[in-house]
Amino acid sequence: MESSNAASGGSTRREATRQKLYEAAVTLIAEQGFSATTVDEIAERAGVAKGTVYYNFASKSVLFEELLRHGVGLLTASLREAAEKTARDGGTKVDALDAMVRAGLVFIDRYPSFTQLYVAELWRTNRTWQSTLMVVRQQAVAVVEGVLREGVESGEFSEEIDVPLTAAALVGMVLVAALDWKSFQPERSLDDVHAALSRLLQGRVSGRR
Amino acid sequence: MESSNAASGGSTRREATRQKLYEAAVTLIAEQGFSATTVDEIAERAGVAKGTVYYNFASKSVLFEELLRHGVGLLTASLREAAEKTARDGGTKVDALDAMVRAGLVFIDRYPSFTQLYVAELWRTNRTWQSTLMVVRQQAVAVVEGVLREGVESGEFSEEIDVPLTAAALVGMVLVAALDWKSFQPERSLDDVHAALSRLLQGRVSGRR
DNA sequence: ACTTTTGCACTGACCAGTCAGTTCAAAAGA
DNA sequence: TCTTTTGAACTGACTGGTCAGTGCAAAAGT
Repeated sequence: MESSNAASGGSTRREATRQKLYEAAVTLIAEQGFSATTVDEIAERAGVAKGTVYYNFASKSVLFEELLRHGVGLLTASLREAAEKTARDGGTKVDALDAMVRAGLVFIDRYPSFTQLYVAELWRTNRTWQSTLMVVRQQAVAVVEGVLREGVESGEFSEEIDVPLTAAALVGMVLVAALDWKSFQPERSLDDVHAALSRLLQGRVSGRR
Repeated sequence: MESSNAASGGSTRREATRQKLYEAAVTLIAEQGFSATTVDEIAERAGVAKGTVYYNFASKSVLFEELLRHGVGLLTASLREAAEKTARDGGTKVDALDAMVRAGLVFIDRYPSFTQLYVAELWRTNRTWQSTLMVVRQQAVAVVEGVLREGVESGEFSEEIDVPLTAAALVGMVLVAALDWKSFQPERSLDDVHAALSRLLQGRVSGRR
């Protein structure tokens, strides 16, 4: 095949179809789960024929795996950029963490379905796409771990913090707060949610005022 | 007839069968998801015939819903007890939160599959058991919110904290950290994990030493 | 004592429907 | 011309749910 699909974008007809299929699949799978979502549904939602799905993807699972890679790629890039920008601007590591919290919220705000689907699948075992999921998870968490480690090295963070566990806890904090926000209080603003999480992140919960 | 159905617990044959079905279903659904898990599998794992499943539960969904209620009931009781004990012992609200974090970890340590399954389903929409899930979620989160609110009233916590959102974030912190622990570093001790989360909870991340 | 009845709990073969994946000739793009 | 999409028919495996029947222990009958 090797279609003339150049570097970045993806402007071929095929790429557009794949994008439509991603979008259809992501919402359906987020709502119903992978197994409960049929290929017929995905095709219908995307406005293409079933045969097209199989022309573009080897199987339902492969479509899903590529969707995962695609989505987490976006998130990771966004987190990395937030951290780097803070560094360039001479911010502290706490500032970097805070910027990443915001980047995470922005991502979830834009792609709530993807987030939902990702969380639902992440801790499952014995699934064919398990390895894909692991790789992709590590990419995202590594960005947070990196900032924490740098903070420890520079003395900004205590040497006693447990980097991987703290990173997981921070990710969880943002993830669950954001999903709750989207699910149960969708009218609230991103800034509002961000402010609440910042407070928690900086330990400004205890103590009056 | 009036079967000699004893008083409290569940010593009848039926209750024992239901328990076996819960246990079989919880691990299978945690691993594979609801739709990907067949009733035949559940029956086989529980060591009963398929018909028995339908003798005890109206449908696969009903089995799942009752399982959810059962599990979250255990969690809620445990959280409440942790908070109350701290209060009796004259601890602060931060102590109560910390005790609840531990209670959460103990629960997840004991029932990792249930936790997994719960997280995977919580933010889905358009599912038949959605309402059950909401009720059950509220029960658990309410305990955390209660402690936060009391802390605000007593002046221990800032009046500016966003109670529902902070509660969600705290739950997320524990949930994700614990699932990561169980999935990727199962050899670590509960105390170890608890210590790391305590540090984060009390804002002792920043600052050396 | 011992026979019969009752009905709960359970069984497992069976059925009707569903779904992933295939095939392919023809149409639409580019 | 060469690539991509269409759309409908088809297959074969699998699944939720059903149901007539079994086993058995306690209750009733004698």
